Amino acid sequence: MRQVPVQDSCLVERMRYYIDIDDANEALLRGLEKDEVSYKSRVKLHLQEKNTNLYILKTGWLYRYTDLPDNRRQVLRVHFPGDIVGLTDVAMEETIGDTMTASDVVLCPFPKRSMDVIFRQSPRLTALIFSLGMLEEAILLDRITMIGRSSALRRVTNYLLEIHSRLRTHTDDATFNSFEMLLTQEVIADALGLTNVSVSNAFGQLELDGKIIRNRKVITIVDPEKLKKELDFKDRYFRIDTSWFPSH
Amino acid sequence: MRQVPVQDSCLVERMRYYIDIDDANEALLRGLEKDEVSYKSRVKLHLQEKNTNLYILKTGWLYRYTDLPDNRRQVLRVHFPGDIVGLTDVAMEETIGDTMTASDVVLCPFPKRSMDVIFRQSPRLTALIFSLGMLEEAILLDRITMIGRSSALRRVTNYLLEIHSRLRTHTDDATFNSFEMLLTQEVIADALGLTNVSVSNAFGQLELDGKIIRNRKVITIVDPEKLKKELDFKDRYFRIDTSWFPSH
DNA sequence: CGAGAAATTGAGGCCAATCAAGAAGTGTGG
DNA sequence: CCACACTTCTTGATTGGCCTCAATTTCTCG
Repeated sequence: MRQVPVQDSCLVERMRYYIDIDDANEALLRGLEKDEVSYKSRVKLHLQEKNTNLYILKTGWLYRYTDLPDNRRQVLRVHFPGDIVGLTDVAMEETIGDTMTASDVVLCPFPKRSMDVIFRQSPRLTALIFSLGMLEEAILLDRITMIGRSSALRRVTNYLLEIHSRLRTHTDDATFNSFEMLLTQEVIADALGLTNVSVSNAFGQLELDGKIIRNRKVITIVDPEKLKKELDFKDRYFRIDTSWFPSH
Repeated sequence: MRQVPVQDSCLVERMRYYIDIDDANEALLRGLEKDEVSYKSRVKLHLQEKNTNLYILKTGWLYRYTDLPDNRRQVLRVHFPGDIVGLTDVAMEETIGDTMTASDVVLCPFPKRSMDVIFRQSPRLTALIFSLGMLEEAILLDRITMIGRSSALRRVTNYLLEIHSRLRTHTDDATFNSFEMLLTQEVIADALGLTNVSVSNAFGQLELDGKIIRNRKVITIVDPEKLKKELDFKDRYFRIDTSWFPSH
């Protein structure tokens, strides 16, 4: 993964993936991202307690989860670099779950109130942020289908494809098919409504079938396109409909 | 359920539940809702094929779903009167699933492109629509938790509470605790990743335990607040954080 | 190198799926 | 208003996949 110069905006980069951004809008976005906070791997973040901030995830992975009464846990969503963390919470008075880092991360906080600046000054950015929110929703819808109606093996396979697909919007390499898996099998299990045992078995099966190759934390999907066809996996995450966007 | 005069806007009514709306914004919203289309119960809607429209659900219930390869089905979300149908699809070039009516319904279509008019003219409505989208997302997050980590009985109970909670935003009666269930047990099953058999058993159990009373299609939750406490049900759907909203 | 975390492997049990048959409810046409 | 067909719901017996519990191995990182 290539090193991003400090003065580069992760958010701008992510958004340019989808639309053109003029100078005024770029300035607007850069204004959001001026602070930076770093955290170690596998720590709980208490940032959201007052729910007044949003965060842009600059580097690393993190996930949101809720603890359940019976000592279980449900992982709600995983975030990758360039994601806006906490969009859902904008609408709510309380946040929807706790946050934990899956690796060392760098976050850029900005106040919820900044959203209204964007809403007032740039219909175009508004449309994009709105669409990114809807895209996250589409991811959830797919996960519901995954969890509701598939075997453990299918859930895990689908999830790998989801991660593969989402990471691809952060790289220029169209042919990339391996990535470092920063989630433990237990986190994956908690995301898919399984146990670590089932996840381990599924990985073993996938390897046995020659669908993936594992080397330490690095997972290589042997033939992503073929696998997507087999599972009828809809690759929705790399493209949005910008045809209706306001021009500035 | 009280009869709404024809000239009333279902969307305006729904939005006034959350925020004040001035005359200019009301006119903006009413402009969206001028057409009306009616459909019979239990028919598939082919409206979304070109994915150029959004719809406001004026009366009745409908649901979105996807068919799976192995002849199963996953219900993704259910919509009640006042809901905006297809918000998620705004971001996508293709829609995320098919639509079926659960009862006779009346829909008000308006083109996707109208969204940009709102985005340009009213930051305040933009913030609200954005928040309503995020609210729908919160519903999905809760459903993921429901499906991922609960027994059949808990899933069904939680789902009844969700419906109860969501319907409450459409009525003035703070004490209402019964509603006509317009979904078949098979639809509920497909929403929760269960079979109709499990759903039937769960309903039977709930009745036996005195948690609900059934009379034809009408379900009465004996003590909603108590049940919510028991299940640690977070009632998120009746309130949003409007503190950061632009004033017009 | 050593301690703790993560992953693997195996045995046994349970919940919900599946299959199936019958009852109850719903809607339609005569 | 009733008869009939069809859908929906209920109930029971059997099966299977995933969970639970537990022991061991492998990995990670100070």
